[in-house]
Amino acid sequence: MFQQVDCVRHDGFMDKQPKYRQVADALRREIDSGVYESGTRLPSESDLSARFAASRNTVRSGLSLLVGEGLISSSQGLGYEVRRHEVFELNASRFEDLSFPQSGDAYSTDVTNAGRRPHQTFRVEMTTTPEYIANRLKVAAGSRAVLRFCHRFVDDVPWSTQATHYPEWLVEKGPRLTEPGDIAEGTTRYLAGLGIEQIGYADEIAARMPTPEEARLLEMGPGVPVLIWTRTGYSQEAPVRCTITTFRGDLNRMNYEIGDLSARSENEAQ
Amino acid sequence: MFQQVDCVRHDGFMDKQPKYRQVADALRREIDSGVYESGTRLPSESDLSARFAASRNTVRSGLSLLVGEGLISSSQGLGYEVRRHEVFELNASRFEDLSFPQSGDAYSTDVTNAGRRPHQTFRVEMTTTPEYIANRLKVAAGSRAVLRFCHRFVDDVPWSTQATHYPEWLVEKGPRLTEPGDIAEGTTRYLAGLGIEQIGYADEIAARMPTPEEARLLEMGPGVPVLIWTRTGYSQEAPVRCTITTFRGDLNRMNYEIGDLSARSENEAQ
DNA sequence: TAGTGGTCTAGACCACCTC
DNA sequence: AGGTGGTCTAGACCACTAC
Repeated sequence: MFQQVDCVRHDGFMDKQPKYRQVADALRREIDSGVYESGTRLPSESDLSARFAASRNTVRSGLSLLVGEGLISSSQGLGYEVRRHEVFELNASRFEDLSFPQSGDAYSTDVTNAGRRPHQTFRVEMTTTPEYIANRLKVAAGSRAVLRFCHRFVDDVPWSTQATHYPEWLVEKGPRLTEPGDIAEGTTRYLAGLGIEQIGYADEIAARMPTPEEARLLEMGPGVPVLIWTRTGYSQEAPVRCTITTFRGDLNRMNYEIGDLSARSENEAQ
Repeated sequence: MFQQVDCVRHDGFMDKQPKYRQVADALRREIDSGVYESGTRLPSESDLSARFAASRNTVRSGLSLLVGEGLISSSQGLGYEVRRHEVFELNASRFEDLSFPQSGDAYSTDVTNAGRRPHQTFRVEMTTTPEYIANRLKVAAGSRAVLRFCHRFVDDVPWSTQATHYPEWLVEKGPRLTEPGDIAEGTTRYLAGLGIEQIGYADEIAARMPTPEEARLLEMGPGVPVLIWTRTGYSQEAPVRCTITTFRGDLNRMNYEIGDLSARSENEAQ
């Protein structure tokens, strides 16, 4: 049953929490302790309103806190549901390994190996380079570039978007970069066949809340951040591409392996 | 001036946006286009209420959307302010380079080099290993471990928390791991001196909304995610430590360098 | 003291889902 | 039809900041 629990500050004074926080704290505790399990429904707003002796609006404030924490989600007509957490791991340090042959691209391979069904849509554009990209490709901001855009799904759930920019000078050497639609052997492999091999990557990883556009493309509700992964690929002479991948933060984790990990595989841990 | 702008869906139908979304969209557009710059104040709720012909509560709903996106923040008695964005970059692929001598630890060095003032508090505990850590250290869940916890600040702004677990068998070889307070030469260097050298790392990076406890420690307002960086360090024989670092997502970016990046430094880009 | 955001209420109506 | 959440209002009082 609900208890009116105030917080004791470290200086010993009682700190009265507002009612909507008490509601959120109580429900969060119950979710954490398994009273409401993943995927199950919470009581309705009016039930909670009665239980906490608060107006419906106050209960809604509390619930919206939990939504903002990514703990629960709501749908009209259905109610509030405890979010499930299922993550897909992506090994970024061997993502573009060309040493073993693969039919499709690295993404499809990874997803299929995990027993999931990949799906993607492609778009190719000629654009002018925004400053963020231009700095990384070492070209003038506003110069022309090819943008290959990819929207990826796993089991029909939107998973990530990927935008790769190639500088104009590279497109002259590899004209197929402007082809709409997928390049069967993968663009990295195609470029390698032309003598342009990527021998180094600079990766940058950041997290933030999605823009409305990102939330729309990835069908993300509130309380879920995005992981932004920027990879700049270098040949011996110059940067040759810059890829910005936007992941749903609740569904993805990135892994890097550095150095000698021979001690890892001896005894397979979960 | 405010215009009533509804959205045109791709199927051609008009989609009436609720009023609080119109408020959020209008303000977001104005922030993006520079009408309100970083660090400046927005008009008050009652001003906006008049401008949009909406009740104060409706305006608040719109503003709370923008707060949830991390675009603005509010403080009682002051008003709403457009968030500043200033990121600290952390190079994770050379974070623990032991090849050049350093007086303090890698963190202090990095921060000082950036012209900022580092500060940290330490705590050492004997704990039982939670499952997540135990899997990575290849020890039984619930077995004993040393936890070295570190709370880090930059210019007195809470920056990150770091919790490193060492398995019990390692502590017997390196008893100073249980010393409260910092180990001057760094724990990695101390262990290397005992013949336990970390020759490989497995890194995992995830993003999510902070728990209330994390939000408290890092003084994060709503709309800011955390970056969770889990690094497991391996010696030739076995995993020797597991470090979980929790960063404020709005202040940090992680970088990895992979392979040959000699083409990068030729012409320094910003 | 005046102005700001923070909390809370009671009630209205709408949109969506299930039966 | 009945229950769920989504939107919106009008007004009250409180807590904090500035002057």
